[in-house]
Amino acid sequence: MSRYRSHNCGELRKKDVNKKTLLSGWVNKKRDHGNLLFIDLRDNYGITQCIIDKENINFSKLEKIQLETVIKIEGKVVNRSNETINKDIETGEIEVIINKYEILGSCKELPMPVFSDQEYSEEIRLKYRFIDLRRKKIHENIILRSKVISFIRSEMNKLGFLEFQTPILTSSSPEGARDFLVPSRLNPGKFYALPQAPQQFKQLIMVSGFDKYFQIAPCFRDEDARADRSPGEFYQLDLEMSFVEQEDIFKVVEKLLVNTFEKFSNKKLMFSEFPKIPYAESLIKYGTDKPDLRNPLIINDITEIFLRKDVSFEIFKKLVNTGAKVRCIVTKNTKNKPRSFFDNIDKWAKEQGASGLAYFTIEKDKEITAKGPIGKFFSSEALKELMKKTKAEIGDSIFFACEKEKELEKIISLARNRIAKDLNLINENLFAFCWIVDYPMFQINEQTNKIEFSHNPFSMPQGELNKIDLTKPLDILAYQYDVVCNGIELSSGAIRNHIPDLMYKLFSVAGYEKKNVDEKFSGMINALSYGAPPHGGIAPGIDRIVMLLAEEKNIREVTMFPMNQNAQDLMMKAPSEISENQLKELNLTIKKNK
RNA sequence: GGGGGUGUAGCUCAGUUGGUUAGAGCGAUCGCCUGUCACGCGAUAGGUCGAGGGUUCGAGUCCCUUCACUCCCGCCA
Repeated sequence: MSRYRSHNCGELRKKDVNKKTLLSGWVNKKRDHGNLLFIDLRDNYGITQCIIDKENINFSKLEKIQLETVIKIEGKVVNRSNETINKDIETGEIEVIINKYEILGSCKELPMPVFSDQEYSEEIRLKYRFIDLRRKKIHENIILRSKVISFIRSEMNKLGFLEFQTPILTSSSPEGARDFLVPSRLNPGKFYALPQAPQQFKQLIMVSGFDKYFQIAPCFRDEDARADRSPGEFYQLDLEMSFVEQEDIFKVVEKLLVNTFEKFSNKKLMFSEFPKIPYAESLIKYGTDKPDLRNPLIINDITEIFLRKDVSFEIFKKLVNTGAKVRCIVTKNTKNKPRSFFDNIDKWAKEQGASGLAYFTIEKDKEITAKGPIGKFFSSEALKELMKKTKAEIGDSIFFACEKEKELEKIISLARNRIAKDLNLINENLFAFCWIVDYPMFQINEQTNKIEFSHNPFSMPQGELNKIDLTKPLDILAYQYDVVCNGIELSSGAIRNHIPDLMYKLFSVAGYEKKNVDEKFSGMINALSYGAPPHGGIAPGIDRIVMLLAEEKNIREVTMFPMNQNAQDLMMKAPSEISENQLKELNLTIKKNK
C-alpha cells in the first residue's frame, strides 16, 4: 500500500464502509463543534468529510490546524445517517472517522481563501497562482484544457496527421507581429527570434513530403494583450496538408471542431455545416470579419437614400457628399420601447467616439411616417424605399450611423452587439461557427498609401494563375480564410502559394524586388524551387477553443500560469534583470535612461 | 502610445453634501458548543484609506501629479 493513501478523496463510497483507509490531501474546511470536529479533506479527485471527537488524543491539535495544510489521515470509513448525507459531494454518503493524522505540508496564513466563491483581484491571484489553481472552477478549467488537447491529438492521429516539433529558436521574420528576440552567445550581435507561428516550417514539412502535419504549437508574439489574447505566448493547433484545396481543409477542421465542441459542451451548434461568408459581405452585414452569428441583427448600407431629394437630413447628406456612407440596423417591433432605450444607445455611441446614432421608428397613420428626432426629414416615399431595402416593417425602428467607411464599420458593428444585448437577442446556449472566405490579397496602407499584403504573403491568389491581373491588385482575392465562433476569431489559414514565379510577381506588387524576396525569405523560396506540392493549412487557437468550452470571458481563466497585461509573471518575477556577467557573455550593454 | 474603470484591514467590500475615535463579512488569535457540510455563539488583534503634493479650521471624500491592476482603441491573425 502507498505510504500516503489507500484511496483518493473522491473515491470512497457506501461499499467501502468499515474499511480502514489512508487519505492525504488539503484541509479544505473545518467545522468545529467543540467536542466534535469535521474536516473536509480535498485533493484533485474530490472531497471527503473526516470526523474526530474529543475522545481522540489528536483532537485538540487538529482543532487548531490551518486551512490548506496538507495532512495524511488514517481512519475508518463509516455510513452517514440519512439526515446527514450530503448530496453535493460524491463521497457524501460516507465519512471517515480519524484515528491518526500527520502533517505533510504546513500552511501559513493564506493571502486568499481557496474555499470561496468570491472573486479576487488578478494581482493576488497571479502572484499566488499555485493557490488560485486549487480553486474549483479554475482547477476544472485546466483539467478541461488537458482533456481537450488530448482529444484533439487523438482525433488528428485518427485522421492520419503526423505530429512534429519545430524549432523554438529561429530567425526573425520581417512581416507580421513584433518578435521576441533571444541574443546569441556564439554569434555576438546576432539574435534568434521565437516563432510567431511555425508558418514557414510547416510549409517546409510539406515540401519534405510528409503530407499531413499537426502540432500543438507554442506561438510567441510581442504585442499588447486583450481579454482573449495572452501577452507573449499562446497555443495553436497548427496543421498543414498537401495536395488539397480550400474545401479539403474546411472538411477536416469542421469535423474536428464539431466533434470537440459536441464532446466538451452541452451547448448546441447553431450550424452543423458552417456557413461561408465572403469577407466583403461580412464587413457590410456585420461590420466586422468576426461576426457573432447568434446575433440576428443585420446591417444595411443605405447611403443611396441620402442622395434623394425628398430626404432633407442635411448633416448626413453633407457627409455623404464628402464620401461618408450611411449604414443602419433595423430592430423588429420596437415602437413601444421607451425613449430612454433609444437615447441610451445614442449616448453610448457618442462615448465610443462616434458622432452618435440617429434613429426613428416607422409608423403608419394615413401615411407612413417616421417618429423620432430625425423622422421629419424623410418623406413617405423615401421611407417606403428604405423599408424595401432593409426589409423593415411598420413598428420597427432603424438606427443610423454616418461615417467614413472604416469608422462606420467599427461603430455600427459595436452598435449591433450593443443593441442585441439591450434587446436580449443573443442565445447564450449556442455556438455559431462560420467561415469567412475570399480575403483580399492586398490592401492599401492608409498612412503610407502603399499597397501591402493584407494577410499572409504566402497565400495563393484566386483565379487562373496565368490570368491574374496584377494591375488591379486590390481586386485580387486570396484562398485565405478564418473560422469564427460567437464573434471570436478562432483561427485563420490559407492555401499557400507554392509557385516561386508567382510569388515574385505578387511581392513586386507590394514593392519588393526579387532580390529583397530572396534575401528575406530565402529558406521558403529556395525550398519551393525544388518540387513543392500544392498545400494549405490552418491553425485554430487552443486557448480560445478552451475558453469557449469553459464559458470564460478571459483567456487567463484557461491558462495555467498566465502573465498579466504588462507581460509580467508576478509569481516567477519575469521578466527580470540579468547579471553583468550574463550581459557580457552575450555581448550586450543596457542603455541606461538618464 | 491613447481612453475608461478600480485601488479603504490578510481577502471581499461599505463609507452620505468635506465634520468627532474609518466600519461589515470572511480569515487570524482566544473562549463556549457532539451532527455540521457557507455550522453556530462571544471576545480580541489587525488600517501610511496605493504614493506624493495642494485647497481647507478640518480630506478616505475636492483638485493636481504619479504608481499598480484591469477593460478598450492603436497593435496583433
